[in-house]
Amino acid sequence: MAEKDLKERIKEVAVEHFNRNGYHGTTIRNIANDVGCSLPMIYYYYKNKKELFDEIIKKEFFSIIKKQASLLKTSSIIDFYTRFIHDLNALNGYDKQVYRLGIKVYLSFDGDDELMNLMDEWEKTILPRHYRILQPHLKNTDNDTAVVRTLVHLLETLIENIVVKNRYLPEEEIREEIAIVLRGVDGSIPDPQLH
Amino acid sequence: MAEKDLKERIKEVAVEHFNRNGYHGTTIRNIANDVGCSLPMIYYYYKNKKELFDEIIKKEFFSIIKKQASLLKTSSIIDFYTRFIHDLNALNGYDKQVYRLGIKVYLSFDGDDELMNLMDEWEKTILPRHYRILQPHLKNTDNDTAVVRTLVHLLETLIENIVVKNRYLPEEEIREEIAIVLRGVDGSIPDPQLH
DNA sequence: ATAGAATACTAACGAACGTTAAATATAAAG
DNA sequence: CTTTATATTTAACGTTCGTTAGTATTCTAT
Repeated sequence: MAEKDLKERIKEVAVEHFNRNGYHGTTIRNIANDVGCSLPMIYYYYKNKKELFDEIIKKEFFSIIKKQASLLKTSSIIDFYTRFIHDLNALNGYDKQVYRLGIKVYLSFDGDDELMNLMDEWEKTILPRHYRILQPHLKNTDNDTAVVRTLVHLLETLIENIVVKNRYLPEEEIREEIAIVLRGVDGSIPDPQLH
Repeated sequence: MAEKDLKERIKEVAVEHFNRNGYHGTTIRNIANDVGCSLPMIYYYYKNKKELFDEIIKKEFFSIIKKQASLLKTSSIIDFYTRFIHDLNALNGYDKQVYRLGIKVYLSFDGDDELMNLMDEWEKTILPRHYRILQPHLKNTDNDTAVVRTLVHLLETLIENIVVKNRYLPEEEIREEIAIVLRGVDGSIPDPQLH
């Protein structure tokens, strides 16, 4: 056995390669090279290339977004969402790359139909979940659903900036944008820093 | 010469393949097969695989987004942005796929460093351009730049939904979301279709 | 009609791919 | 000190890749 767990190290290097070169651009030989082991060792731990890719998405990616979804709620709803996004900045390199790879599959830029369907099912749960979070604060006007939809859309871009483009987003900028969308929503301090 | 222009047909098929399988997953043989020509014909018109990919991004993609950026302005600023996004729905299949491929490169999911740098430069022009468009309507409050930034972020997600995920976004939904972000901005007819 | 250019194809090259068989080293158990 | 199971390697397999040399066909203009 090597210094650390070889199976884990393979997966870590694989994530980098799948991210940088895509599924087809990634070769088992390159992974083995970067890990520092021989080529067949990868087949010793994983049945084939696809199983290695699938394990990253099915196990690692979904465990990250579930962990993120079960975060503590803070006082104000804007604080909650600001933190929800800002915490992504602090994700370690491996988790961030897994997240990035998941988004790649989510946008059907990689992976296969099976993984895409998994993503579609997960996507259907997004809007209802945030609607449930926001419902106590909504004012029952006729554009409530539009506000939730806009917020989710904004969150998507913010996540992409941090995770995909690997940028650091300052907490203040995140808060500003969320506050703009949630302006007028209860608990967000009505018309926040304007008056 | 074939029925249509063979060089163009190759490019059209190539866009589909690059989109579906990524750069490395796309093979010259598969393209030639789908075009219905022999393999070396692709090398007759394009120096190699990379030049084919580059031409799609450098010529086709940027011509699409420049055409889109030079669209007519309509009366209200919300109408303008609503139309800006909604028109993407009507993009023909080829243009939409080129756009999609461009976003893939923009998110550094495909392409190489050279194309990425091209995208970075283009990205730097986005915020100033929209700030210039919105400036006459902004109220000079201290969160003007945040509003512009939020709008651009929202636009990105909307574009992705239409172009990448290939969904149809109804004009009404687009307008609602843009109006939420631009609420309070001059020329947006304050609290638009709500009262 | 025919020469020359443009367009197209057949066949093959070397390299790299995913994957596996077989052999070897290492560690644990008796 | 064997025996056995686990961990790791060398070497090779068949396939497919990007690319090109060489040759045939079709078009164009004289």
